[in-house]
Amino acid sequence: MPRKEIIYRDRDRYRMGVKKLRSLIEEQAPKAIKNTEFKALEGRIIAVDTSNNLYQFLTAIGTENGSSLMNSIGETTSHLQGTFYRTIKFMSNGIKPVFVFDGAPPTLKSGELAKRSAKKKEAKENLDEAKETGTTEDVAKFSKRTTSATRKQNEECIKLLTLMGIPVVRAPCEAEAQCAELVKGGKAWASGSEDMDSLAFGTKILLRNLTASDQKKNPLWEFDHEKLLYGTGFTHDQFIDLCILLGCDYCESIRGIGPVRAFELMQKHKSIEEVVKHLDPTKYPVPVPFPFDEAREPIQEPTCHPCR
DNA sequence: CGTGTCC
DNA sequence: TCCTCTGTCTCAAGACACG
DNA sequence: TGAGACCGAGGAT
Repeated sequence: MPRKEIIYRDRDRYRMGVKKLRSLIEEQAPKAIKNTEFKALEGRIIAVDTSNNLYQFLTAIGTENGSSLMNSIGETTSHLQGTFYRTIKFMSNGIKPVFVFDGAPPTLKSGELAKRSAKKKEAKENLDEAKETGTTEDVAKFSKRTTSATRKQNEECIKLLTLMGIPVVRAPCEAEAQCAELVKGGKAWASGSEDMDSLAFGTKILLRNLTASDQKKNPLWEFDHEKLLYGTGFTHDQFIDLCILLGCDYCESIRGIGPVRAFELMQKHKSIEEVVKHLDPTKYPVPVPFPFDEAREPIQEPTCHPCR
């Protein structure tokens, strides 16, 4: 029991803010969100963030028995199947996709990397155990957690898209940042991503659940950056500060400050500097170190190919 | 719409 | 007492055609 | 990996 506590303590401390952001926007700037549909996107150029897509294909397509679809010599083809049909779906709806592939991940803290490899290891152990003693469902479930797209599979998808005449962009770093840059540079109308960080990167429009097959279960949402700022009264830089307070990759957040307090504090004080000045350090001590200023830079000016 | 199939 | 935040668990993750 | 549900601990009122 105590062993488990140690293992789980402080895990997922970073990158928690994104999920809070969705409900925060819904509450504070409801006009920035609207339910839309595929048909409404006809003629639009959309920068599609492909990170996670291959993972979804690999884990969702043909996995009744825990393995993927394969060609005659045993190579996995699920990622190609998924990429192909999704692209067809865009095209037949008159949508012009630009697929943006992830480059190297941004520099993470060593602690973060250690956590990830620990997770991977844990998943592997679970899988091995399931193979020994578990049901086939267990094996399928745990094998999904150990699955990840290989370099080769990424390249295969890029080749497929190129042959289909679909533009592909290789982001030097994070795909969402590159998508936002394409939109800001006028090359695309919207970002298609599941990641709310896209708004912090300044995309004008963010589309979520672009992959939805079932409109009822997974409605397609459109987030409008300008309306978001108008509704909340924030400048873009203030919005970025809010995102940092909610939790980001580059800097720890303040314990006890969640969505509600972070929003109120930013409304009142307009910057993290001022927020910190007005916090009672005995009740809400800031993390040491608390490099929030350094955390702004990779959000305001992320590494990506410039479009302007 | 649920269900099975895609390799 | 109420509100807010944290921690933990759990689950599901595509697209199509056919009936 | 992300999102919803549920819980207990504290500060807020």
